Amino acid sequence: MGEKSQQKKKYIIEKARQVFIEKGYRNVTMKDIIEACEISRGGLYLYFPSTQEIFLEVLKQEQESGDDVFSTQIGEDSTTVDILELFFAAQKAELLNSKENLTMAVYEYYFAHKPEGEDNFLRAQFEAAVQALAQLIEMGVDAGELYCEEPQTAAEEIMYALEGLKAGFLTMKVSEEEIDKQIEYLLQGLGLE
Amino acid sequence: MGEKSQQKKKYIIEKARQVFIEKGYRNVTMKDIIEACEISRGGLYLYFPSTQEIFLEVLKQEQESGDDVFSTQIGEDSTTVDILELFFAAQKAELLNSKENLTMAVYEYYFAHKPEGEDNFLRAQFEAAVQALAQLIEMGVDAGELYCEEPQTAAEEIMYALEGLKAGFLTMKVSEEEIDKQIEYLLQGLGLE
Amino acid sequence: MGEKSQQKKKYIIEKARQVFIEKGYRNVTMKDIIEACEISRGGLYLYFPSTQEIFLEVLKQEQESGDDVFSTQIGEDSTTVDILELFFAAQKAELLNSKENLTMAVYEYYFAHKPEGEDNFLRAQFEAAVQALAQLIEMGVDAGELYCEEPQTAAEEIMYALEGLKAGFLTMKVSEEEIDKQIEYLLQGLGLE
Amino acid sequence: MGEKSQQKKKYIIEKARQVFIEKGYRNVTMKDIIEACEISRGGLYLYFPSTQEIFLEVLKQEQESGDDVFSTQIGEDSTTVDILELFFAAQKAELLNSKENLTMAVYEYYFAHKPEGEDNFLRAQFEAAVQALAQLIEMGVDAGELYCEEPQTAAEEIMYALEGLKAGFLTMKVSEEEIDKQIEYLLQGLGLE
DNA sequence: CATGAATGAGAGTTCATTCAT
DNA sequence: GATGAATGAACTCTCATTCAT
Repeated sequence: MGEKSQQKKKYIIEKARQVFIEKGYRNVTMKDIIEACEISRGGLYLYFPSTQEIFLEVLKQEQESGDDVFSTQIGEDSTTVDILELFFAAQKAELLNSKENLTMAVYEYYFAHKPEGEDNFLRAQFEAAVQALAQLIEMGVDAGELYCEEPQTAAEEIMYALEGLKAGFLTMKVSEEEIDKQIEYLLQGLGLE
Repeated sequence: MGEKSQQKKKYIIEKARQVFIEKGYRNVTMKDIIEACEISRGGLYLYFPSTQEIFLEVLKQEQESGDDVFSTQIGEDSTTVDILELFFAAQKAELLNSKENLTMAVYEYYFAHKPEGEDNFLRAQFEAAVQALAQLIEMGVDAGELYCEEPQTAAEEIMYALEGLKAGFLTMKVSEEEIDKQIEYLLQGLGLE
Repeated sequence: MGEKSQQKKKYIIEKARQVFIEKGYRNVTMKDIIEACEISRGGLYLYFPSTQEIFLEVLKQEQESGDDVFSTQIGEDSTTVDILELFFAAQKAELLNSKENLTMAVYEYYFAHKPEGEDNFLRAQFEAAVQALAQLIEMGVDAGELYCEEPQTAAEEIMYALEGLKAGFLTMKVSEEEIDKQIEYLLQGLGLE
Repeated sequence: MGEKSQQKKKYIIEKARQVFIEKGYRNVTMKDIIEACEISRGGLYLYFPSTQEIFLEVLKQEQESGDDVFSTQIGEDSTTVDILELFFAAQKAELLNSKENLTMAVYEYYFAHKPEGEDNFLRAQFEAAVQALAQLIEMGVDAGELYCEEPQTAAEEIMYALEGLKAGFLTMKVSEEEIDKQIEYLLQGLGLE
């Protein structure tokens, strides 16, 4: 596959991503993607054999271009707590924005195709977040800014709670206030605020 | 609609329930239910106009026959902590069993039909569990068996974490060990082992 | 078939008539009639095997209870022209009312089941009207009130024009003004006004 | 849609036309047209979404290819009366042929979808005929070949009578003799024969 | 007589997938 | 490579008609 081919593939993935955000996973047909790409029927099949393949590529690309929360916004003299608060703010933003991102589609995908263990997008995302959070907590503990006996497990627990909030937000209209309250509580659990 | 009709309706709901458990929500067609019930096409339409209606009835019936964790198994001299452990055991059981119950179908349902606020099955279930748990915690605090400053919020946080575990179990193969570890940690958070 | 049976049949025919007026012929299902009659499915089949049979009975009853324009409203000292005007007024009224009577259903019926010659409802209606009109014209000519060389053919021609107006009213929104103009013109053709 | 696509569309319309002539409007299913065209189910839907759309296209094409009675057959030295007779002959031919043309289907169409005023096929046809006839009559009057005080209204009346004959022919088996007699009479009304 | 549950044929519609050009 | 017409399987839904009760 040539250079040009690669570019077209990227183009399709980008357009398809929008479609998956709008319509979830199961709802999306090849036709939807064809129309979004303004490409021919056969043309799409030249690159991808099914919506599933496309979706997997979307996820892969998503993972590669993963926006690292901690790369840019952290100033020289930030305390661990500052960063922690940034982290939670980012989580909250993603959560509230979950109707305009791939969250629902990803869930739908893993419902439709039972998770296969290896290269599970959700798991990778989740574990990355857990690691980042655990590290942060440890740093905070070391700096005496917060209290936690088992940073790893605490980080996991927090992330599960956030995952639960996300699911709740999508399926039972959990309000922003509720989310704020819960995040507040999670922070308190770390000995903050 | 006569007595017999009601029975048939119940029969269909029961059979359909199995189908929804096996295939989720979106995947289920009228034909699937027809075959599960061994009735004719028109026969099913006599009772229900769509899979959505059937699913809602399944949920309604589910809610009515809601197995109350606390009614039967609690002995006379149980301590709050005993009951609490029963509660968590029940939650864990449901969680591990979520591939053989309606969990996934319910998620799919609320993805497909955005939650409408009123009579949201998931929310009702969730809130009932939160109330029960909050009450338990209060009792435990009063009895000096455990420690918690904000029982209500704590209960919510625990339920969100469990919801997150459930979602994780379905979508990223969270292991039973992981679940045990998390439940352990949640109990510790209440001052228990 | 007993007395009671006859009554029920009449009841069904009466209710079905309303349905045919509302929905035409082709559009009407057994279910529509069942609902209009508040009768059971099997109950209807006990009396009629198809919508066609019912419709034919409706027409038969229609013919029997044919409201004779000339029976009631004609005073002792009416001139032929008076009666003629009554006749045309009645025709116009029926025409304008053709959305609330069986006209369309009858057309639809004869489109669906090619006219079978004998006991053709439309033909019978039409010929009755022609005879009445021809007679009227003759009387008018004898009385010197109007002029016409071939009363029979003239009557036919007038009735065809009225039939054309009716069809036009139903299919191409011929306006009331247009109808008035045409009736006026037909009267003039007889040497009136 | 390319050139070839247009041709296929025309092909479908042509085949569908035959079907509508044979079976009327309401009776025709997508399957009928599919079979007539010897294409696949999906194939037809590629071009038309419903029988209604197809029928409208049939009508449109009918209108465009409208055989103009007066363009070809009129000799140099024809009198108005000659042309008028041609006109009536054409009307009679169409009338007698109405079982092999779209007449019945068109009626059925406008019964099913109440006439919407704009681009009403029947009305357009009717008015074109009225205009042509009115013009002819005027010319005949000017040439002293026939007598008529209100050519426009007369033309309308004649066309309504012909419409009535057409409806009668379709629904109550009006015979050819009867039609001849009526046309004769209409001509007499213009001072001819 | 009367009921209404049950049946299955058939109409409408959408989609993934193929294939000649 | 690229196109888009064509296919047919699969779904939804409605009705006339039958039949046990």
